[in-house]
Amino acid sequence: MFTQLQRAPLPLSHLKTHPPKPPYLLPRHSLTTTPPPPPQDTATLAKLILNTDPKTLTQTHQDPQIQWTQDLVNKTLKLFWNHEPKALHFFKTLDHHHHANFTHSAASFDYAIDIAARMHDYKAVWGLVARMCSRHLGPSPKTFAIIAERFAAAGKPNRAFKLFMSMHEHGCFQDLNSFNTILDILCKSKRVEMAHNLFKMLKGRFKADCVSYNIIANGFCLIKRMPKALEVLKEMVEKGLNSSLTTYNIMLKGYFRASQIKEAWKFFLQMKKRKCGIDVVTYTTLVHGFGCAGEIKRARKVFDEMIKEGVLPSVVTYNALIQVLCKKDSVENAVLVFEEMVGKGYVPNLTTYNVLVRGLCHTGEMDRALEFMGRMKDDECEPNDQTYNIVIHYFCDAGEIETGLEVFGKMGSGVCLPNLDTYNVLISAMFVRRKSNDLLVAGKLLIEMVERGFFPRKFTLNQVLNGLLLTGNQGFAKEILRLQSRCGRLPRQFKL
DNA sequence: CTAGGGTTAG
Repeated sequence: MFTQLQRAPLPLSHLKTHPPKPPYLLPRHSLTTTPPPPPQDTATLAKLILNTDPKTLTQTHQDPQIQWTQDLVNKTLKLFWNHEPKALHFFKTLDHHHHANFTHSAASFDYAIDIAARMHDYKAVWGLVARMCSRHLGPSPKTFAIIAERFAAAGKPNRAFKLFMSMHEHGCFQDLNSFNTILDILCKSKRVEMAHNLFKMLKGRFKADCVSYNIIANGFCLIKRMPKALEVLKEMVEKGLNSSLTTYNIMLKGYFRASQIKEAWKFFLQMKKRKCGIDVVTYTTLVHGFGCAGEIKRARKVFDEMIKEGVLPSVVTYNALIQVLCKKDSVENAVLVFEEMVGKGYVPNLTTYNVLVRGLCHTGEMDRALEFMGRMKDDECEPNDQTYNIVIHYFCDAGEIETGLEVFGKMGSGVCLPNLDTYNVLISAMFVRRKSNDLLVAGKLLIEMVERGFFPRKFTLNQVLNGLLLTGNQGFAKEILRLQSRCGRLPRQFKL
């Protein structure tokens, strides 16, 4: 079952180097003869669109100051990831009123389709697919993967499957790749039995390869059914297909997930014995697996061993170690490892910072959390909504509501916008001090979130309402009541 | 986006 595998030595891609991009990777406008437009400030743009009435958004699009490029449109769509109605409206108006020199890219269409599918607005999804088709931009297999994934996530795996079976009607033929993709989508949404049945039914037609088998085995690992995973792999070998290092790494991770630590270690020793070319993924799995099981010493031992064996840790390996140190050891040690990785020339990424910031917040070291948050820009990774939510959450928990609000204020002006969680965390924090002014703030936040297309839970709404009535803010409460009638009607009232 | 390693707040 074990085969000899050779891995190329790790390139130095983890080191702090920013090589110049080849010309074909630069944004389109830099290749044209016209001078490049002034750099667009996405944050300013976001504010503009957020605060613009949908009816006058057209004027924003036609503003000669803004040079729309496909890159800028994608960035803006990304920024509005949590503001689905705004994002779609932005996409559509720009599409209707486009200048002769601008059309959406296939990637933007895929993005818009993803957003519409996330809202369960399937009418919009198919409208976009049709428009994409008429522009000869797709739909591509990727487009179908996106829609299928949203179906699966919405608890409609059958529709995901049917979509796959009808792809050819949209000019996109099924092949082994798309077959593997649909299997993976079903497995990742924990519909492993269904994926397995589909696999058994169609493996002959699509000539299932070792990737297909790996996907199904991984699916059984995800639901902690290791015997089933082994069974699938046994069949693969019987079919004459070779298992690869990926196969073994899948199984190794599966044992840890199923809390079978002893079996995981035994399996790893087997891998070593059979010389199947243990790599950085194998070691990262071990570090994370042992760490999560509370075996910090063994996690560190593995980490030291990999370096001795000539396998360089990656940023992901460091992230795994830092995370488990935060959870099961001490934040102090996690910070030491962080400084060590930086000293070696690694560039921490968003996950590194989020893990560490969370760890620091958790032990109440808010100042240091903020300090690390400030360091993020130096490594070209801006804090994202998760980073902000963590910090805001812990400030509020610690009773430092003002600081929480202050951090929230920074969020709106940056390249990351508050999401539903942000509002929920802040609004619930407005009730702990029993100050009447806090309730006014809660009311304001509630109105703002609804204006931005988020839907407060009934509980939140009633909580704010009652609070305002009890503190004698009848007028404000009335305003909220008007909102309530709008919210009650239907979840996405900004339908386009 | 054809498969394996890191984030989601107790």
